[in-house]
Amino acid sequence: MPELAKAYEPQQVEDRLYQKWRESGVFRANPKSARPPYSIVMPPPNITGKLTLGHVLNNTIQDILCRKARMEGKEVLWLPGTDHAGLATQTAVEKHLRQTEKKTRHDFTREKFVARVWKWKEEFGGIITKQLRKIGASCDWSRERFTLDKDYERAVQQVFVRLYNEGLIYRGTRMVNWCPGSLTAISDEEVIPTKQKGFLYYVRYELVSEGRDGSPLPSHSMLSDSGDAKGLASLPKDLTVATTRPETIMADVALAVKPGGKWAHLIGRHVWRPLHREAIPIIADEAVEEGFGTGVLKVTPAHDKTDYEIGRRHNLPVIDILTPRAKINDPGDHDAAELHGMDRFDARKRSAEMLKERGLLVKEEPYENTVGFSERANEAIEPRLSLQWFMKYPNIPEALALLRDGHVKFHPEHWTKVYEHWLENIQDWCISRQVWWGHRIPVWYSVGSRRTPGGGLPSGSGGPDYLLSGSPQATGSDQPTAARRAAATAEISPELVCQIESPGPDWVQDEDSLDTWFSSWLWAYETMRTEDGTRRKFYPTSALVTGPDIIFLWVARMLVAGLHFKPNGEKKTEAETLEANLAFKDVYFTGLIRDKQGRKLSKSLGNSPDPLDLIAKYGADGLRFGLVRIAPQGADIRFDEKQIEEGRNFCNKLWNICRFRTMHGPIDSNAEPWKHSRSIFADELLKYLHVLLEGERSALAALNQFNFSEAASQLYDFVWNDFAARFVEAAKIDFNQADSPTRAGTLATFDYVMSHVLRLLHPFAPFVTEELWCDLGFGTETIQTTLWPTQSPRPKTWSPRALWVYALADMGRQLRGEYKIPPNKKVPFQLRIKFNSTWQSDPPTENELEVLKALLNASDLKLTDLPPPPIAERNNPVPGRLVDLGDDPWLYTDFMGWISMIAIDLIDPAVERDRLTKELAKVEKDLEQTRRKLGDANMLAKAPPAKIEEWRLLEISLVEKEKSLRESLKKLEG
RNA sequence: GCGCGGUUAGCUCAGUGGUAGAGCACUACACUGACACUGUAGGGGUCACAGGUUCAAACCCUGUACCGCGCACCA
Repeated sequence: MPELAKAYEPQQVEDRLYQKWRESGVFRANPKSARPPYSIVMPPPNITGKLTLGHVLNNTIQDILCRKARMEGKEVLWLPGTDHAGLATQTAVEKHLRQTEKKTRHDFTREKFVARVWKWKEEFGGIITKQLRKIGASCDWSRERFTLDKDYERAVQQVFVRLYNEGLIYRGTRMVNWCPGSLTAISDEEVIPTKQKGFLYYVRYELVSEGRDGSPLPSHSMLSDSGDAKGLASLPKDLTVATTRPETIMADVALAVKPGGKWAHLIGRHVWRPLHREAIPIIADEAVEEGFGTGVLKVTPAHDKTDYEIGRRHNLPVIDILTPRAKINDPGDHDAAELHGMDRFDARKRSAEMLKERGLLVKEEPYENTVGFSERANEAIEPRLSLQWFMKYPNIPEALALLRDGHVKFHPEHWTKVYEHWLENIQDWCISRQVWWGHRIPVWYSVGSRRTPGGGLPSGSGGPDYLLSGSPQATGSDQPTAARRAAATAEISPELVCQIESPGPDWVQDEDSLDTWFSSWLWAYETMRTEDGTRRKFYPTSALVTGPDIIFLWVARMLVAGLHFKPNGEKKTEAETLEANLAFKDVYFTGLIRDKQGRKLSKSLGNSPDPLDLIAKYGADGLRFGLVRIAPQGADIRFDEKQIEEGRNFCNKLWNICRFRTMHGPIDSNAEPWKHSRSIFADELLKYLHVLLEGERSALAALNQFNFSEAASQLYDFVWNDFAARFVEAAKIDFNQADSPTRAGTLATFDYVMSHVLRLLHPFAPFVTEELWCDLGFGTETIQTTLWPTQSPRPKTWSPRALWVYALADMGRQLRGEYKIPPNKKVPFQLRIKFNSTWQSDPPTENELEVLKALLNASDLKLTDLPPPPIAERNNPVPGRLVDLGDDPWLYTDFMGWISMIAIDLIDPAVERDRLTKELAKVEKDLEQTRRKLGDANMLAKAPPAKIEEWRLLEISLVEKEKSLRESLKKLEG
């Protein structure tokens, strides 16, 4: 047997073992296998990504599931891959090009740029998958996929065509979330609501004096306004509107008030728009809430979603005054012309100033509201009217039923509500992106009818030149307002066909690409090939492990995709079809990892430790185990490096237990402790192993219920306390005595339990367990092909005597502590056997006494005469109870009768008195509390009898303890 | 505004009706033959707050506060 190093050194082990595993092919899934399938698709990290702690946690959990399944005899497919991450990657590559070549993507043609991204991908894109190997991820790398693989791309386009033909995908001009930074639309789910401090501006809109015919006077007559207002004195001269966005005033087309509200009498009249002065009507709309601001809402259909709806309801024009880059676009000769060309935020300040100058700003007050931000560019989103592609979600009722009927389970369960809420309020999905890197939309326009940039279309997808120009939109350049309105509301329906291949030379493909998630939502099955039977074998997948932040973006959509596209086809019955096409059966949501202060880990904060550094420092197993042990189910994790250190320490503990074992002869890999006579300590450990594996609250049950931290904690406690601290210490007696009758049993127990522990820990800490498994000689190849332990019998002869010994040792050590006797000083102990105990009739064995002696570090351990029967026995108010009670409760309540220090000369009487007094005070307090309870007639009448018995017995033992303490004190004084 | 989590020792978290638990950190002691990535012992908590139910509440109910996360058209 090889001599084990003094400490576990992960660096010596990890790469070698990972190499070994890959070469052995254990990670490879065989679709032809007869074993039951188990499959997980890895949430594909972005190719731009670097490994974060979040990835480590996520993939460790997947690895735990996969390794366990492998040991359970299943055919496991863990399918890895990466995501092309459209905009994110495009942004990253552009940044790279800017830094290295001082170029933007517009210095290239689209084709050239995309080629550069591919090149970049070859160079830097695989980093994260290499890093995953460092943590021991047991994926089938031979099946690694990429969301832009040729066949995957084709599948995505097929899906688009299919949905288009089903009428579920359509093109239209809608309000979308526009990112002025990256110049593309994004979906509702990608908008991050962010609290913003700003101002609420109260702006005065003057009422237009009505002419005789009820029509507003022309705007240039403003100077004579007040004169015409005579006779209308009862009416206000103006309406005040509260707004956070004064820069959009020029796009106002109406004011809205609540129907039947306090301003109802003004409905139908007009006001002067205070910037770019024009008369606009006052309308009534239910969307207005009188409680907010002044109860008057300015209606700006081009720049607000609600306003757009109001505008539609009232047939109002749309005036768009922002360029794609969110600069003011309102050229021409008018009173706010100076704002033209300004950035929206500068324009906000300036427009407020202009209003102030004109006496139209009533007040401004600080205000905090929520503004949507884009994830990638970190820019405030502009609601923008734009021609885009949308998808109507199919199978929503069925998707809702999946969770309700238990076909799919979320862990923790409470995420179900979030899922349901989203599905119940779902809106069409904006799937087109004005991004070059990604899946092209399989739609072709005949050359004559393609969307033309200058055509007056308020679209963001007009093509690169248009987007970049930053010049005012054609919609309004030099034209009068009426023309702007007409242009903005126009819909164009160009001649188009939806198919993958080009219909011919006169056709051009749609410029847009698809939302990255439109490819990800097929990940659960499109990654699996059909030709070799992979999909038939491994789809539906068994589990999905991901963060709750993408529950809509990804999880829900994959379920919908499974329902709609039925990748495994129709089966005989509807129920079977459903089962065969679920994307996954269990979803485990990991928590978010935060730093000590509770902040999210992020690059910009610099609070994100590099997992590779942690691996170098603590080993992959230490990192994995440390992280999993503290990751409570579904809750966020506060990361502290200390916890990883604990993981490392634990691995070292395990290592040293094995190292200790190797010092006492060869391992028996098929050890059967049942065949040998065993010490009570061996049986004690076997009992705990049994408990660890069976029952509702066992580690195994926890693991099966996705409660990884609980399972890890239980294993940790078992190894450290039950195995190392107790059993190993006790085993030393046997190991050091070649002729001990229980020696063989102890060795067998050691080997048997160790083989279980290594297997149980292997999913959590694969490297150290594999290394030990092979070094110790449990197996030659890999621990992953061994059997997963599911049970271990409870020893038939088990008795609590081992517990007593351990408890006695604890007590003796306490005495040492209390008397301030150094742990290395050997002192004589005296053990007194309690009257009526098992040990009286069945005295401790040689081995038991030796163990106790060792644990106490006693120079001598003597059994002494029995003390007189305890007081409780004489005045027992519940006759007969004491005997039923068994023995061990006495152990805990009255240890002074059991063990005492014999070397009186070591004891300082002052210390002793102090100790006894303190103890007495505590006992008296407990006694008082117990007696109060027992004196409560209500309690006696209503509490369950068993509980009352418990209190009574507690009282008896406390009385006895009190008496004994008093006697000791008296003796000390006398 | 609505919904979902959370609030227990300095820290990270267990604990779901019967006198508060673990690990870490801290303090003291010990480099004893597996392990100092160790061992032994110790100090440390009105279980966020207020009501209610109950013989009995950290636990069940109601409300409040604070933290986190979703959702929502509050300009």
